[in-house]
Amino acid sequence: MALEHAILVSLDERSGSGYELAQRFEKSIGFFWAATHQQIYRTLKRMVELGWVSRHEVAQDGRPDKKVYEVADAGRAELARWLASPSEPETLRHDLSVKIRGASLGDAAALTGEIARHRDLHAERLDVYLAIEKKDFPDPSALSGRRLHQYLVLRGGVRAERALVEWCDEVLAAMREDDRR
Amino acid sequence: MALEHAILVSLDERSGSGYELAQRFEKSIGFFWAATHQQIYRTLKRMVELGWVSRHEVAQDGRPDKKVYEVADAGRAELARWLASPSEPETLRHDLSVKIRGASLGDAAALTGEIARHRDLHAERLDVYLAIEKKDFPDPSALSGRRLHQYLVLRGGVRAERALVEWCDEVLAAMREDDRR
DNA sequence: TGTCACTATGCAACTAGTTGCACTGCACCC
DNA sequence: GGGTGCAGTGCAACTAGTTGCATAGTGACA
Repeated sequence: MALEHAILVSLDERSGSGYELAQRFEKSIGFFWAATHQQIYRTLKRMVELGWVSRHEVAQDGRPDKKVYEVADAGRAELARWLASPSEPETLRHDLSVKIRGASLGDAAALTGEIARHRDLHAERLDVYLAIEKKDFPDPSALSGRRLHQYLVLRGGVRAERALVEWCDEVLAAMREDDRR
Repeated sequence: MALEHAILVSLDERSGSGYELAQRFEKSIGFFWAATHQQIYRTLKRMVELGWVSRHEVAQDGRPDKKVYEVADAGRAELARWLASPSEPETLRHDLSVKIRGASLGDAAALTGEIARHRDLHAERLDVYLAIEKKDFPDPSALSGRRLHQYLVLRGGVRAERALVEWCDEVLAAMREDDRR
């Protein structure tokens, strides 16, 4: 239900086309809300029908024309309504944990390899986040408003990825130790 | 796709009825894989058709009869296959982060209240996990095999919830500070 | 002139999860 | 005998997300 709202937040930061939104969902806002371009186009269509966003065609030269979306008053109202409403924490579904819990029923070596792969993947993401933090937010104490909020969300990513890396390391160490015995 | 596999792991630990499984998905295995009883019954039906589990009726006295499910050979094979196959990290969708990023577009006080609520919720979960850790795994270094794997998954929960609590605290502090200015 | 790569938009079919409801069995208590 | 509450099983409709495909415009380069 929140894809609409994520799009509203992103469009409010800066109006853009479906294509541009899809790109943002590959990074920045995509770090905490996943969406494919198919989903985005479909949702934008619905949002126009609801009157949450307005659309106008923009001719470009050197590249195909595009349709730019902008948040409408009804969209801003909906966003305010949603922001004030309570939301439940995401229901968790963590593949890797299921696999670890079932580890004794399969190939242990393959699984530790898989855990190591996840570890590296999370470490990579962590590096990306830390690089953004360093580059875009060198002086956090000076931040306020919108910029502060962006920074705080990024901090959530940093903390989450760091926790995951550390957990993978703990799991790997314990499973290898168990293996040796 | 992994609900089948989570059920296989759980049934392998101990055979049980749909109802019993649904209860396990309220705790233990449910801490990292969410599922409702409707989903579980539907999936069990499919798994019987696939030959992954077998089912037999068990008469009870003092309570209604039940249908107990047990992992079949084909189920064990499927589990081994799945354990050896790579899996992508879950796509993230974090409501609260979207809300924080859009904070300037709504009622700031309501949002900080919401963040505080989430903070408490995560703190509560953390306490639950820590209590289980203390009670069921008093001596982690002595663990091995299945028990070790259960412990390691629990550790993931502890780390995740702790990271969330700390992040909420960071967000609350920063937003309140920003408010005062 | 062809093809590659990127910009740009979209439909359709499928899969997985959510929500609301419905029903039976049985113990316990008033 | 009637209500409450837990045990136990399930269907149906809906919503959200995934996957595979289709198509067009434009610049760069061989």
